Amino acid sequence: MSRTDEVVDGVRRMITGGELGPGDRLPVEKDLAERLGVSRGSLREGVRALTVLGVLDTRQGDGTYVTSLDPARLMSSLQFVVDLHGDTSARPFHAVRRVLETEAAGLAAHRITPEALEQALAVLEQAARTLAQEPVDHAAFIEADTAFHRIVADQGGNPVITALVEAIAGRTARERLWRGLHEEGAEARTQRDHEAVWRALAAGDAEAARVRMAAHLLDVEETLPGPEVTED
Amino acid sequence: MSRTDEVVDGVRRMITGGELGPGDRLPVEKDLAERLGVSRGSLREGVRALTVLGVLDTRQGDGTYVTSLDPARLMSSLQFVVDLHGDTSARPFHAVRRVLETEAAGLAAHRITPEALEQALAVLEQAARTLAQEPVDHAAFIEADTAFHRIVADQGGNPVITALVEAIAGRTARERLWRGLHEEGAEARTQRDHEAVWRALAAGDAEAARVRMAAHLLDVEETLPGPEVTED
DNA sequence: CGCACCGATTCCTCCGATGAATCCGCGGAC
DNA sequence: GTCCGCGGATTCATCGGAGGAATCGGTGCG
Repeated sequence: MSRTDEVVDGVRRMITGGELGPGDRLPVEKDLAERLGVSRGSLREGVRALTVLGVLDTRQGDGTYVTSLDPARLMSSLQFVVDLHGDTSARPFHAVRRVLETEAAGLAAHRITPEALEQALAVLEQAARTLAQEPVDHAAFIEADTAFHRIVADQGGNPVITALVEAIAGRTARERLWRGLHEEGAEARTQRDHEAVWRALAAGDAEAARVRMAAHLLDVEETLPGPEVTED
Repeated sequence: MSRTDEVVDGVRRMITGGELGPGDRLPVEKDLAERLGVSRGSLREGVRALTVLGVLDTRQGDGTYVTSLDPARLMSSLQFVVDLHGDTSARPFHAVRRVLETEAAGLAAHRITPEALEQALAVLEQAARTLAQEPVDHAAFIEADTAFHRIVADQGGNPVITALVEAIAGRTARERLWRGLHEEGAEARTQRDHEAVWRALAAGDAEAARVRMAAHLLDVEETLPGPEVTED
């Protein structure tokens, strides 16, 4: 076990043991290094690793703090590794996205707030205006697409689902998706799919929301490269 | 942007740009540090961060290499942050596990190999023998429970699902789960649920496999603390 | 041909020093 | 009394160098 691993494990124990909680401040580098029996260099490597993982947050001139440990923050590192994958593994990732967003849509049907519903409608109207213009501002449509899905995922009420979807269907993955999607009418169909999801959410129909979201994401999935995942 | 972040971003570019691929060896610390314009200390912090993320692998006396970049390896860091969460957020995590494993069970019904089917049966028989003994070896049953779920998740054929389930329902989470599950007959019911899943898989009935797995994991979920997630 | 040895290579760890950012108390202006 | 600016103290950020540990590959012996 390397010195750095000992640092990571030591901090983990301090957190799980209750000595450190979200927002708490760690001892200064010199003291913590001495306590863990490592040099400052090794300590910094371990702290930096935990920073990348979203567990710690260092501020120059201030100190090192434990983050909120929210799923959203802890999953943010996942986005980095997901973006590292090439187009070849886009399909299994998107399948996960589909399953999670479908569940979120079903959950959202029962608990979406009027504000979120109105906000989602505004996004859809904005997207419709974008499509009505010529030439179509593809970047703006992607932005609206992302915003709509984010609202639905978030209204599912499960922060882990929200964070995972954000990581898997983040900016890079989303751009890669639309880049290979130049078939005629794809954006118009996406718009219709979104509107169908919205109506299901507005009606509080969880089953319809699930089906609409699943169908929409399956449509998208079929445009991805890789072997077809035969369902039934 | 800190020097370390520049290192992480630099290596990321080298990978996404095709200069580095899985298994490739990185330049030695001195050269890479000079190329990226940072000191060896900062370089090491960045490399270490990428190591814990499962992107790089350093071997003393040998060199630093890019890993296979398999989803399984890249998601392994997720297990660390999941284990960091207390019992309070176990429910949203388990809901994700339920959704993913349900999907995996449905997929597995159509593509599970005879060998995996037989192996799963052996696990179930072993678990049955464990339950027949008195006193019951709880650790052994947990082991069999983990093995069964792992086989099903793996046979779903989606490596991302497999890796995510492994991270979310890993060793620590699993132990935490069973620790709070002392109600009478819980293990016997789990065994019956598993057998029902197995029969669905053996029959190639995807819908039955989905329902059985979902019901089983919902049963487990209801024993968790936290607000109930009302479904419909 | 097989095996032990040994030097070269590479990462690992430590140490000390300087720079940069932040915080906090102090004093002055109004 | 309140607000503002300033300077010292604190803390993290970065750098450079040195020695140790592990691995690899060539060499020579049996």
